[in-house]
Amino acid sequence: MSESSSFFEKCFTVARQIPYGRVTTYGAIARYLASPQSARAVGYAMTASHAKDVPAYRVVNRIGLLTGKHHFEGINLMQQLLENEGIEVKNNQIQNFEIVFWDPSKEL
DNA sequence: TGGTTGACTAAGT
DNA sequence: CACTTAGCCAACC
Repeated sequence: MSESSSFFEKCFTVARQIPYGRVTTYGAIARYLASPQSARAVGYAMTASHAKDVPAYRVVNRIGLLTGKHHFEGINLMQQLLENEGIEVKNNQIQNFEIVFWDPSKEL
């Protein structure tokens, strides 16, 4: 098909739709891809997204925790990028997560 | 083909 | 309230 050759590409495409100053979760992306149980696969896809133009730092786990921060160059890079967009992060935890949360299933 | 891994999530203890 | 267990899925070896 023309849209994507793998599950990864679909994850990348959705991640690129995340608006500035917003974040989403692995589960939300998985659900948007009609595979709500594939959250782990989404996270796995994010691992391979570092070489792509994908704002993976806008993707966190369901409680707004920066579980993937260790995959960035600096242990604080992920948080720095989020704060740069006006998102408040405290102890790897996104503050006001419910407010900055962006659900592709509802918004897209 | 089959087993292991992982940036997940929900439920149980 | 923090840790553990179990389920599910896609990529990798």
